[in-house]
Amino acid sequence: MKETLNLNAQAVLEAVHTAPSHPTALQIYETVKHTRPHIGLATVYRILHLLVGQQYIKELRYSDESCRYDAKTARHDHAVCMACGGLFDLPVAVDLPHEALEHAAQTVGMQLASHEVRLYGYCPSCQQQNH
Amino acid sequence: MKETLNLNAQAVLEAVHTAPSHPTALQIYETVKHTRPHIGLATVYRILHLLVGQQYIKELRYSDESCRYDAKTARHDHAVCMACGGLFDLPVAVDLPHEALEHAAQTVGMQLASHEVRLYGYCPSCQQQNH
DNA sequence: ATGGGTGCAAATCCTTTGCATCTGC
DNA sequence: GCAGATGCAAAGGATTTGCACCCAT
Repeated sequence: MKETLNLNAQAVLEAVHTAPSHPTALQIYETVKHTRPHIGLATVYRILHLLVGQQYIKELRYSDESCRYDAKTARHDHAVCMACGGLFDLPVAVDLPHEALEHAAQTVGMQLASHEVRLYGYCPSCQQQNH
Repeated sequence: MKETLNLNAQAVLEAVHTAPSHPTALQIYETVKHTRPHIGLATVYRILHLLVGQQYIKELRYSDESCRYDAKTARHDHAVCMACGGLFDLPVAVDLPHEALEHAAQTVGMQLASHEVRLYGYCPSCQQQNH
């Protein structure tokens, strides 16, 4: 299914994997330029779409900022800070009975493929600031 | 807490409420122009932010399209069609034990305020097309 | 020589902002 | 007359596209 990636694509994929959290296209571009100085931002975008299409990575969208990318393709949940907008991976899945999901999906006739839980609240550093 | 809304703001709020699903700013603008022909798109955006800030409505972001608005401010869950990108409100909340949420929130030190479940799958009409 | 991949710049889309004007008080 | 709201047009930021070029086949 997955085809071989050329050098640019490998560099982009590695940048997503090594990024501290969920990088934007621009951050990825800056990182990739270290190893591939000639690469253009448009190419980074083209490769990101390719990688998403082939399920190497996932695309994330939240708050009003730009699109972010996630190297963790396995199903997992997120927490969003309502103060700083930060997005955090939850290390453990929220325990959710499968029947409850199926039941909810059936109410709108949806054929269920996956799901995600998003927690909203205040992250540790934002809690301190407003103590 | 909530202040009185002027005529433009009332028209925008009503447009969000009467829209079939989750309208974009542009769709709201088109609707509002029927009753307030002089209104500008910038004003619609300004009012939408105001209404979000005062919790009259909620802002939604998903897929790669533009921002959408939701008249339903009470907590509820959504289903996203992976084929057509459609977003559907779930009429019933996904049954999720509160302890599970709190536990998940604690793993990242987050002070929990709210949450949302997102189901991903295929909506009825998209199921038919790919039968 | 051919085709896919690429860099660059221009274009596009959504959203925000600057500013002069208008409105109600 | 003032403060806040507004319309318009221009600016801004993220992403996409057009196109000529380059490289490996």
